[in-house]
Amino acid sequence: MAQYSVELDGVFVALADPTRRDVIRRLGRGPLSVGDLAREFPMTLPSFMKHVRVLEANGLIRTAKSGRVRTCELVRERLAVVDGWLAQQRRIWDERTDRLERLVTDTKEEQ
Amino acid sequence: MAQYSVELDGVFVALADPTRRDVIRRLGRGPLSVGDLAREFPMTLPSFMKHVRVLEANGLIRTAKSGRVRTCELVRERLAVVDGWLAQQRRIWDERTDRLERLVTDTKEEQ
DNA sequence: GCAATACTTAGCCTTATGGCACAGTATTCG
DNA sequence: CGAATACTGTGCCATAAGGCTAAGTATTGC
Repeated sequence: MAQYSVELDGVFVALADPTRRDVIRRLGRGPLSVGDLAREFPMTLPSFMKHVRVLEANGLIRTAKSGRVRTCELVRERLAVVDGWLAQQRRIWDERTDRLERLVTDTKEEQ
Repeated sequence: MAQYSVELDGVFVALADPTRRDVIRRLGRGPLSVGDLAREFPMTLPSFMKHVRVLEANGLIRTAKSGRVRTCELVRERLAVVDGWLAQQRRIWDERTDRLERLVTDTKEEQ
């Protein structure tokens, strides 16, 4: 059954929203406060905060509050989860290709 | 504003569901009929078909009906969309690292 | 200290998602 | 041809997602 992974699922769900992907992109250039980030999106602060929380809950960003300002920072390593999934998928493909090649070889030998 | 991409969005949304990721995994080993695929998941056929349609609508699989059987096949290249996004993200990080290094160098020279 | 700033909390609303049952259609098998 | 098979279509339902307003709290600047 579905080799379910909460980690994998959380990360993909977080990345499935364009606002959240964009936050990740912006944070790629360096940390920013919630306010500075929010200013660039066409939605209210409370709505935006939900996205921030989703990103943090799934380990894609880290935030810290200093005074009244909360600063967001990217957790780069976290995207490795996606890399890992892609790599696994490609391993499966390669195995299949190997099997197919063996089949072709064996079939040729039989002729 | 949010450099929105329907392609990117569709692919990530499709990958955000564990059932659909699992379908991709299974199809990695080779094409399968809807029935054969569905049998492995704890849900009814109509429910399962929705996932198949989402995957097809977003270009991750291709399906074809022959007789009464619909066969599903993976579109491997489609995952390149994810690779592309990851690569872009890393380009941004690298640029930042470069800027930081320049900053450090310049600061040292000033001393 | 009082106003402005920067979030936070709470509650509401609409739409999308993922699942279901049930009925229908098209093929295939005996 | 009639039954079994393999989807397909419809409509319903519950929950989750993403947005809003309004009000609250904690800091900071004048």
